[in-house]
Amino acid sequence: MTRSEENYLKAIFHLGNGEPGPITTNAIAEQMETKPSSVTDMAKKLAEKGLVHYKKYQGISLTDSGTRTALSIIRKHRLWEVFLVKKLDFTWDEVHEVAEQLEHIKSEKLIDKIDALLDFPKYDPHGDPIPTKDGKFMERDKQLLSDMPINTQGVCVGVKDSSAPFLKFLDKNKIALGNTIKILDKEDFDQSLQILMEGKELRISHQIASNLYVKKND
Amino acid sequence: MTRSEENYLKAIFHLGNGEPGPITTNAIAEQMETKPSSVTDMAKKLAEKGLVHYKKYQGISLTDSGTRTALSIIRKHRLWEVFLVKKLDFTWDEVHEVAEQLEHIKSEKLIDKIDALLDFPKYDPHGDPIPTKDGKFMERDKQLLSDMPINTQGVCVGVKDSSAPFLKFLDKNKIALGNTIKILDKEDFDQSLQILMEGKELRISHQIASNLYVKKND
DNA sequence: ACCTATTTTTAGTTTTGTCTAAATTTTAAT
DNA sequence: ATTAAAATTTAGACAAAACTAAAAATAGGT
Ligand SMILES: [Mn+2]
Ligand SMILES: [Mn+2]
Ligand SMILES: [Mn+2]
Ligand SMILES: [Mn+2]
Repeated sequence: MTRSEENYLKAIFHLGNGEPGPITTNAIAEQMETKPSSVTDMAKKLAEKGLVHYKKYQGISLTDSGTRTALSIIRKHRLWEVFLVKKLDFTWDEVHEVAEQLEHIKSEKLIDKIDALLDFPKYDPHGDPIPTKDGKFMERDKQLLSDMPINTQGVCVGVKDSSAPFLKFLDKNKIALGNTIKILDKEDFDQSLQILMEGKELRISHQIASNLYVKKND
Repeated sequence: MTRSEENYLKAIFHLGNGEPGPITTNAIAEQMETKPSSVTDMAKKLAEKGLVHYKKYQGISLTDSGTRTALSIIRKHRLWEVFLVKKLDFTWDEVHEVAEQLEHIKSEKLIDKIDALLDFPKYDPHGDPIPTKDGKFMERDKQLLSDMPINTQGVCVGVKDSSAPFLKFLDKNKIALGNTIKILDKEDFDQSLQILMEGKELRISHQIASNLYVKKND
């Protein structure tokens, strides 16, 4: 399995997660920042290896084997992210780039030991679930802050956009995962929110609210 | 800097360490388990980038820039080896293969944090010195066990051959770095040694003695 | 000095992963 | 049903890193 193949599988998984049915060539090309013709080439190679289903003009989807492989890469990516934050004091906006490299290290023992060292974490620094060794993947019960009605209370559990600029913005505004949150008011005009976070009142734009995941209190 | 370029620089450094003057094409090819013609191709590319001195038929040697780069790869390799042993309970015969991959991860911050986490170790699990961030490299005062006269005492500080089979053999015979050692007798016939290690007497073949480094007690 | 064995380089190919430009298929609108 | 636009695939090219086979240079022995 080459690094490039692994990156394609991961991209296809992420694009397919949620959406059923096959993924388009163009979507993969955009995600991978490459050209559609390159995607077609790779689709053939991955199909040859039994990792994707591919019929000309019909889009691409992962086989069971492809899904397993993608999950193992994602598992490694997210475990390394946790490692960087918990053990090496990286901030959550710094880890992704390095994890993109570390996820391709080939050593079953290495990642299992990292997993144990971290005490088998369930979520990465961005709130994304870490697949188990055998590919079990549990998505947390969560919803976008922007989709929640007034007066609901909950806890921040994840980000949809995990780009460095967004994460740094959250840091600057003291918005962190684990924070308690209550929606006080919604502004009809710009859909901005008045919220109570960890006891402090603040106003949040729709742009932000639609990229923050919250778990409702039961 | 590609992975392949980094591996060539490392190989050239190791071959040149000790020997002065340029390294031959064939020596590099053998070290890298590749063909001499491939080495010639790479020599041109590295010379182009100012990393090696190369004149046709005259051999190859590292420039200052090439040496710095090689040392930074070696630093990463050895720090990762220490990490694997100290933090993840790898054995010293397992770490090299994984470190060969980890040494190519590109993140200055990552390796500095690993260095700090390990409390700035000076030597790797095989007794090899870890270059400092600024490329300082101190070889320890040591000599091969096979070169030491009868009755000298010392401490095991390194291995010359760090292949897995040799290391496993040492484990099996309870020979570890840090162990005290005293040479009791040398057999003229096969140059085997009778030694006292950590209080226990044992016999060691020349083959073994010529791959174990010892620091003489002062 | 000459010849030969060895070393090294060159020339031409291969594989992987990418690209551009052109051709083809699908889709969506009239 | 036609046709235009968009998506996708094909064909041909390229760069990196390797290889084989052949040519060239060097080194050693007489
Ligand atoms: Mn990430
Ligand atoms: Mn993440
Ligand atoms: Mn090593
Ligand atoms: Mn080592």
